[in-house]
Amino acid sequence: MKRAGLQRGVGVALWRQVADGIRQGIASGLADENGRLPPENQLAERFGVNRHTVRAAISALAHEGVLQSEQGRGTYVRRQKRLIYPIGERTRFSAGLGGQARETRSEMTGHAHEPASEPITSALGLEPGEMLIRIENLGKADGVPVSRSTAWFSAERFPGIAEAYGRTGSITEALALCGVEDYRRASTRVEARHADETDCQELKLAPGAIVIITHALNTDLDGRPIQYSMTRFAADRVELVIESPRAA
Amino acid sequence: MKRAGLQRGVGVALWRQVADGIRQGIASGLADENGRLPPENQLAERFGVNRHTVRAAISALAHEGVLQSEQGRGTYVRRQKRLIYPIGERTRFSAGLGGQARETRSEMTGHAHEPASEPITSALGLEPGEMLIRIENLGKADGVPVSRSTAWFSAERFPGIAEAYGRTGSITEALALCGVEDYRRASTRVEARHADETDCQELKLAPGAIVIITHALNTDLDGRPIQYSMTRFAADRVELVIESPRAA
DNA sequence: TCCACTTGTCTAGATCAATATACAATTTGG
DNA sequence: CCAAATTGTATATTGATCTAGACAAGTGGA
Repeated sequence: MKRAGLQRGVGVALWRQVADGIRQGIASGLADENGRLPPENQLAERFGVNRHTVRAAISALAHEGVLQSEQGRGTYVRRQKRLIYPIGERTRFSAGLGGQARETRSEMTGHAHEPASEPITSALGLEPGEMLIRIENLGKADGVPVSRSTAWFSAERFPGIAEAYGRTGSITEALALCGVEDYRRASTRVEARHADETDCQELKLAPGAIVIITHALNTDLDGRPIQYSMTRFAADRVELVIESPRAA
Repeated sequence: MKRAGLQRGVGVALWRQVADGIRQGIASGLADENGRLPPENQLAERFGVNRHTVRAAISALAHEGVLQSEQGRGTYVRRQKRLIYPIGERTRFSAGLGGQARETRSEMTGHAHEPASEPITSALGLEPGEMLIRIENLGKADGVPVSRSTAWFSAERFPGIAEAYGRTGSITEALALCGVEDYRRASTRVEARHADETDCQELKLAPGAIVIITHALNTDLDGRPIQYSMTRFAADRVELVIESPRAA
């Protein structure tokens, strides 16, 4: 199996394509049982590029913490397992990742009041111009950022939500303080694109990385919209799993 | 708003980052009401690059069919609306896209018998080594390829599935011929990565493009696994919508 | 018609990306 | 210790990418 599919002169450097290829390959048994990668010369031949190009790729992955090279010995995989983020009626950040990481945390990085505009207005069933509270936060697992989410609430219905969230560190608890006993995920839209500058900074991504974006609507148990949120996941650290609940 | 976030020397050419930036910008009102983009000089300043770099980006987008430049007049957006692909208990290709395109088609591009191996074995509840039938197909809307999917069935339970699918052009009908009245989507896993060579060819994507990948398990109404499938969607042509069905 | 604005083309130089070749440094096993 | 295998470093060459500046060519309005 030679010449994995690289493409030249298309704006993506070969070493980056090779890096992506190696990262994918690791998931499908490129490394041996000790986590050792094939030698640079073999990789070069397999990808159909020069050894130095492979070295550039490995160097980038080493910089990301995926690989570690040792002179005379070889190049080894450090770890590599994506978190699984379940999406269903009862999607919640910390609960969802529970067990997969020693510690999950969701920290508020900012909040603001702002008038409602289009995508959110109709989702939450508000009039254009009604005030919203926007909350930005960053989800981490074992200290590594995995998701960046923005949530909008009606300012009229949940005036103290930002403060409550800041104090409790949990949307669920903050909503409980605002009189919402429970809520459910009504719909989720999923898209994917390249990370923008803010994504790269906050999620500590390499440029060119991919983010999976979910747009979600949460309602209370009566079906009234409560929260609209947009979450950007680092695609190389997370995958989403959607469970269709059995008709209960 | 100057200097949108580009990053240099990271393996992704500036012109490609600018192209991605423009594509995103179009979705958030970069073009005016007539679909006209700001002039190249303004774009160059906004992105903090040379006008020639912007021109390379525009040229790439024009080649993709997103933009069209006219000397002396300006650069115009051709259109840009992603199909919405719903995911739920009753996910089916053609039904899901119904109404959004004049014509949707799903054509078989190949099929094979092969022994079961790990991801599929456990999903379908089979023993390693049992024979599977693998079916490859390509989903198109109005002639434009939007998805590429691979489906696996137990060869023992559905010996004639490939032939039935080839004749009917529909998984649902092919399963009906094999005695499965109805089926439901039990779970869906979503990830995203850069398109590989085959993706680029079959889905007619530019290299560096993104594919959203779903891994799905369909079961019959008794909950017995029927089909495991992996589908690659062109992320710039499709977005997924997940509906949590109300407990029925 | 004239002028401002916009896209298209050309040239030249600087930096980055990729190849080719050679050799040094380190580890491992015989 | 020696030899093979492997990663690390150096140098040179070629092509792609990015910048800079100037001007041509088409459009549309005053």
